[in-house]
Amino acid sequence: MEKHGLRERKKERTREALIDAAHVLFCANGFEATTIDQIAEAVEVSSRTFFRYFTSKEDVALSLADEQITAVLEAFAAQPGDMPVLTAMRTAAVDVVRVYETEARYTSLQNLISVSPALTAARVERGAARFDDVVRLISARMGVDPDVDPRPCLVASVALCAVPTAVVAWRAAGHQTPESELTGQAFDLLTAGLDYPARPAVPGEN
Amino acid sequence: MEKHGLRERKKERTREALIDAAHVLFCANGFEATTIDQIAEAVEVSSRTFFRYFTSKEDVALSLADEQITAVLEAFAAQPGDMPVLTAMRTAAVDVVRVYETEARYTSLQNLISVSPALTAARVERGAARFDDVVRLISARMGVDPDVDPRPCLVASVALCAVPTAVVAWRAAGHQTPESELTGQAFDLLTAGLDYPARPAVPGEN
DNA sequence: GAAATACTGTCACTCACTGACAAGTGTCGT
DNA sequence: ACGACACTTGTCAGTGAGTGACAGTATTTC
Repeated sequence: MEKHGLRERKKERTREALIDAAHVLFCANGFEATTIDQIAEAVEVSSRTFFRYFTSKEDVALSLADEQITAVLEAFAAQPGDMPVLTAMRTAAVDVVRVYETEARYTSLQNLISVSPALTAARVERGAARFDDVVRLISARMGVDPDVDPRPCLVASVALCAVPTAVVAWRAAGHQTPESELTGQAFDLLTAGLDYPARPAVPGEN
Repeated sequence: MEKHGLRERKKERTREALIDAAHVLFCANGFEATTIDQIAEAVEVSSRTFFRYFTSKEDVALSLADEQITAVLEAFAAQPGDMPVLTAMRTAAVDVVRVYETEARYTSLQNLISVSPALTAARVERGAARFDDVVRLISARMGVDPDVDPRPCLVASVALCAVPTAVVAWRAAGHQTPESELTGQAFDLLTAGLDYPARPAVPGEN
């Protein structure tokens, strides 16, 4: 993967340093309150250089989340070919999250995302950028043409958008359950269908 | 609802004028290429005043979408009490969209959103802002406590996030079907569960 | 009609982000 | 070892979004 030599190593180092510094500052002062200048200063580069490594403030915050999506997609593609789509996606997502959630960096990033609307939106946007890839993978597994069959699209939107949103909401509601378990639970509920009955007609109980 | 008199009327007029002018400019030049100054100039107010009516450029673009969400939630609450959640949500969403999609303003806004990542993200963000309300409505209908039962949260994330995303994707893929129909289709598929089987083992066909 | 209240414009400012150019540093052939 | 070349970086200048403060003008209320 790497080209060769010193130059590449230096670049990789400043890139990592920027991610680190940004992460520390975000955690200390919050995402919106941190400026690009502060991040650049902490690494002793110009703010112009920051933008040569990352396209935006969101970009540096979400670089980890990007890796994660890539990992999930790889794991999904690696599932046995006869496994139903959502089950395969569930397995892939849960396996990957189980690994990531052991990293402190990852969990604090999740907190950051859940308290910053700007980051939440950016995360969804990045998911959307992968939308076409995901649809391709899913329709390949289902053996259908995504231009005709709308189901791959729906599954993709649920996996990229609804599940993360629900997981964040559960955590915000105070659930201490590990994220991998919440993710699994979300997929399980989706598998079974969502049309839950209304309040039972028998009153007086609770 | 209204207070009284001239001042209120004037405010309402400039607000509408800003929305109109913004919409025209967005359609003509695109969302990102349009500046606040241009919008303000078209209405002959200062750009400072623009920000007294709208908190951001996205805000003015999505004011219609906001109304729509409100309308869907009202319709949802008005569904018969014994109707299952997703069915009720489906009915509410389809009914409301059916009304909105007759307005030219609305359909062109949908186009705007689907071609601008910034607007797409902002739309999701606005949906997320209503998340708690939606969860409350859903758990009330189900007669469960959202702090204990995760299902209302999941249903909310699907309705606010997955369905719109899927609908936009289908339209982008070239489907000319009216949006109300696509919305209905999305809910139908969700009702039945999403764990579609993998490609059938019988090869040589297709 | 005058005082309290609300709306608006101007000004000055911060911050995210970009293009252009010049200077510094790494790489490679000889 | 040395120079041609490619790549990276800092500086500078500029745009556009968004905000706080203050002063002037219009509306309401009494």
